[in-house]
Amino acid sequence: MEALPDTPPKSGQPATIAGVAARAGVGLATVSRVVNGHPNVAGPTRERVLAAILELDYRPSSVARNLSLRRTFVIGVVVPFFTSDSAVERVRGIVAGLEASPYDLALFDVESPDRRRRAFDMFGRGDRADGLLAVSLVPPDAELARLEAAQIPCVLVDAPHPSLPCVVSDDVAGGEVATRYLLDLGHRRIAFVGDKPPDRFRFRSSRDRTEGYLRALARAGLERQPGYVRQGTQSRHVARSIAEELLRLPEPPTAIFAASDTQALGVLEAARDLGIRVPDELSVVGFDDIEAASYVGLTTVRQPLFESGRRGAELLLQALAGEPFAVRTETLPLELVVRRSTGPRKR
Amino acid sequence: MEALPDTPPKSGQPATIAGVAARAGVGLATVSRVVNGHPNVAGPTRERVLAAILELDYRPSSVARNLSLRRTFVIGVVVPFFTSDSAVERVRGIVAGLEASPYDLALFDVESPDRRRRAFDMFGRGDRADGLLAVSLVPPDAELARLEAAQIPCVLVDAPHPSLPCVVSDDVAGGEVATRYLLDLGHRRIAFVGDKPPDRFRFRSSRDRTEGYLRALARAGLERQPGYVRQGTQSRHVARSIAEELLRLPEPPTAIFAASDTQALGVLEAARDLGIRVPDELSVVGFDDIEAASYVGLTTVRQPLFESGRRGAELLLQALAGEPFAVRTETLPLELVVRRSTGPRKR
DNA sequence: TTGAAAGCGATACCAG
DNA sequence: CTGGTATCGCTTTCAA
Repeated sequence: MEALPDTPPKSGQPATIAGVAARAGVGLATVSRVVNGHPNVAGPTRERVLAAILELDYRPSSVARNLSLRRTFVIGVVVPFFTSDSAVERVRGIVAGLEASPYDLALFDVESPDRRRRAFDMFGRGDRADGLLAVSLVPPDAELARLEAAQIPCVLVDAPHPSLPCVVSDDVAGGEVATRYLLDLGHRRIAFVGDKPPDRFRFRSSRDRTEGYLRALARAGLERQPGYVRQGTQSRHVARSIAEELLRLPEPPTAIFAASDTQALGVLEAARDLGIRVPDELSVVGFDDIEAASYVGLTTVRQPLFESGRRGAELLLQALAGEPFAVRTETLPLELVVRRSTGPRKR
Repeated sequence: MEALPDTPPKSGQPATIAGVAARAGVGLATVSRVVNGHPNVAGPTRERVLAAILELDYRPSSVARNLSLRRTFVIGVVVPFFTSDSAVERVRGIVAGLEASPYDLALFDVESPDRRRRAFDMFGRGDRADGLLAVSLVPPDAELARLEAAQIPCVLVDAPHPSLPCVVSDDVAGGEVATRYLLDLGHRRIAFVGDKPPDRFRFRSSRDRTEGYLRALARAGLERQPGYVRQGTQSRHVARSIAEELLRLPEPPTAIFAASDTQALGVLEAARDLGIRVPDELSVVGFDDIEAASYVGLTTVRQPLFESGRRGAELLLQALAGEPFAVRTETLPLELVVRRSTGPRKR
């Protein structure tokens, strides 16, 4: 194979299809055919065009191409990216899922409702991306209507929606499993540390986990103890101070279930600060199974974060390939991973 | 302010500038002027156009706009994204730096030389992005030449280059500081756990930190001990097994300096597995100060990861704004953060 | 202040 | 097989 020149032959503006055509002494259309691998081009002609392309270091303008084709070959990913480690892991999965495809990825970080609006606004035109992947947030119907009008397929990861394909895990069940495990260990005073209530479009998962927690308690015939359900942000530090309050209660919990591993780390930290031994005096369960969890020996509910992203990408790719768009919710399995942060109630 | 309709009025294709013009009974150019806020449009005319825009739920096609303007308003970020936590943190900084700008961000993940080539290839055309930010890797000259020809400004974060603006930290100095600290604590048998040698384009930092380590030893008049400098991948697990070997040596080190916090965590884990107490029997120093470091009490060399990204974005934005492109290397400060993983040599 | 028309750089249909 | 040419949707002279 011929090596590309180390440096573009001419400076100045990049070569266009017209330049190549002129150079090769053929028409525009022929160059286009060669570039796109169409069959109907005579051998020698093709050779000449190829040579011209090489000499001019020509590469097609993707913008022009997009305008003409009405496709962009990019997939937009809208995600509250910097809020949590789990989002990063999901994006990793998405990248992996897109790896072998011709699609590139445009990341759009969404931290506020305003940013979210902007995101769907820009993708809603249909000329920014061919498809959309929304992570951990559900687009408002007004924005969905626009996507639909623009014929942009959209799949949700870690968020539910009745009329879109979704990849989720059963957070309610996860919360219940974690809590029941604690109950089985003999714990009765079990507290919960989660996120603030969702602001209409995201972080529904924490709420669902709370529900699972409450359900498990109810099934065990336990009353919900006032003051045992606390809410803060995703940050470790906030979770830590919440946990400190909890542990200083006249009747402190003997176990704490946190809605995420990040928050569980904050709980562990609080325990350490207060000289409370884990798991002897306090059991802690997290959620997600992020990297740090295995390191510190945190018992947690593992969620296939990476896989959720990969699968979401896969579904979108199928839709883009024209396969029937199955509007259904796929629920990925959860798994309780028992490590060193939990043990039987001792007092 | 008039509320946007909840749902686009007509289904079918999105409105174009021609549609708006027709609807408002004006020429294309006038609509364009209104959209772009040009001054020379009569009040009533503007009103009519605005009304038409609202009714049709018109929004300009960015592709067409790009083609015409020859700008994309996107900034490409090329980064070995999923290799390390530190890369994520840098990207966070970049996003923050771009927040207030009109630029969007296209992320391109690069894990292999091949992917890297593809990345620079696609951005090299100049129609994908207006500017480029490369993190932790230095683009080969052939690719740089193309960027230059296409007039795409490029700034490097965490990578050095003589002819590009760069934001780096002094890894050699950092390695030296860490090692000297260990020496000052009385340690003499100090091992190093780092990355494999860089593959010509990235991960230079680990090598530089090694150099700092060796320099500190040399300045202290210590011989480099064979078998004390080990290399693996960025992963915690690999670092752990390397550390285990080290600690099983007939003459094991009393301190280990790891080229990253992730690797340092692996070292701590190895110590724990072998029942070696930290810091009493083994001191450990990392590099980066990632989130988990403070959690586990790891002594480390803090690097302003977030800030490096933010600053890189700032420099690029300046270049894009036409300000003189200062080709110089900015070195961000490092800081030794002492926590619980280090202590005086006891034996 | 406004409109007509010429690009921007491809694709693809339609003749030849 | 191959070459014109219309088209994609917008910006921007250039005249009116």
